[in-house]
Amino acid sequence: MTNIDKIFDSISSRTLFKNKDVLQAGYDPENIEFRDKQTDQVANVLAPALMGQKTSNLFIYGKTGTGKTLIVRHVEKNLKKRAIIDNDKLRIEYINCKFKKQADTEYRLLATLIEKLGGKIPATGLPTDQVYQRFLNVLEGLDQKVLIIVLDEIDQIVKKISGEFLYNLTRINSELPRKLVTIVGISNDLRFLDDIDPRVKSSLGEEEIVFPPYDAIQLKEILNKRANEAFKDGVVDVGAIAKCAAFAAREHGDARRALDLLRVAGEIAERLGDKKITIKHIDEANAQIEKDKIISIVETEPKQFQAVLHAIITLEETKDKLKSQKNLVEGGGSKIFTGDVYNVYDAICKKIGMEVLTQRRMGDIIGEFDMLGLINAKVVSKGRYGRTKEIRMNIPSSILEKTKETIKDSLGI
DNA sequence: CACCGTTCAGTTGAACTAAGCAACGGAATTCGG
DNA sequence: GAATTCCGTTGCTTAGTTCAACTGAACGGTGGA
Repeated sequence: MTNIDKIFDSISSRTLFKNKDVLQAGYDPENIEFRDKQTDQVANVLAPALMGQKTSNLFIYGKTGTGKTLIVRHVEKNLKKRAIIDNDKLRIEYINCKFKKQADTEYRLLATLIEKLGGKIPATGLPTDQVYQRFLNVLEGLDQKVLIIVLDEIDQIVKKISGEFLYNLTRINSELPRKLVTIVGISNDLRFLDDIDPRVKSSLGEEEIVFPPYDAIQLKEILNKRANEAFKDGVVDVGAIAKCAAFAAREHGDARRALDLLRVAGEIAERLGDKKITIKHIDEANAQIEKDKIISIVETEPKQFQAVLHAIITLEETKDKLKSQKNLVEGGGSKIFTGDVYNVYDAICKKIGMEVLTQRRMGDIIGEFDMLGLINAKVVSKGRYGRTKEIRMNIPSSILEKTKETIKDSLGI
């Protein structure tokens, strides 16, 4: 018997999972714990759609992993089920604004919307108001009378482009008397509606639902339940679940993270050939997830962005070196400023024969990294020595090396 | 010492440019009769 | 002569550039105690 056969043979006996899907991101459980009230609220608001009636626009707040998306999709699924029985009057489309190419301008948002509704739209070349017009046409041609548009992570686009387009969106109803369009906005940012046009605010936020974070006890219960379904009996250590919950509770009660943690821990334990999932695996999973997240962000970023990040990392490293060499007592150490980053970035670009962007543009890129949470950039005034952005690395040092490698590979240094 | 104008090094907003694309309309080509 | 293809023009988006106004506290000079 070959080695490979052995591996294949042992796979079934070795696996710890009973049903891994339960821990996967898209999984929709039968009943959702601790969210009955919110589920009812969402369902209540959207229910008139089944009768072909106008529903209020809905706005949902809550930190990541508090079940917003899950609940909306859950209600959506049930609505759809009913809608088919009741003669198909209803259509729901879900768009996650986080994905760059899907919706980072008004044009693209409308374009993806049109495509989802079965229309065709070129990637560029049309004026936005014409795209809007087409969107209305597609809408007009739709069989269903009621359309619910779910915009997940809506704060992301509004931050990028003004909230103007939301206003247009909320006005669709007056332009298409024969259709009923409802916007459901989902936002992680609790203060999001504060700095938005009051007109939009009032029409978009006709109904508001807040999702509070889960506390550690709730998380534990959720985890227990899912773990029972996902793993074979007695595989998960009691301490492991507690640890998982504790980790996630620290991250403002992020249940999705807790479930990810559990799943990855299971995968790690499986790979190591361990029979049980213990605290040790959870720790490892935590590091792994963090790493994967950052690496995948870095990988998908354009080359110019990578070069800038590389410059920042390089500076961070030399800064550390200086600090340990001199063995200075004062805390904080030397800071990284925009000008320094630009110099290093410039050198990198020239070295690999890449176009050098202007400092203006690089400033924006730094701003985007800040948004992504990879770095922390703060505008500080250094008095007579001008003002600049003070940049701090937000990537854990354990992952820094790997991140750098990734960028180097991608840039071909 | 307190006060105040100066100054620096970017920040930030707006206008602008180049590259890529779509739509439109007229010119050129094709084609069947 | 009609249909089809081709081509140039216009006008759009997007990413990035250029220009210029703006910023805010430390510096350093001044005057007053």
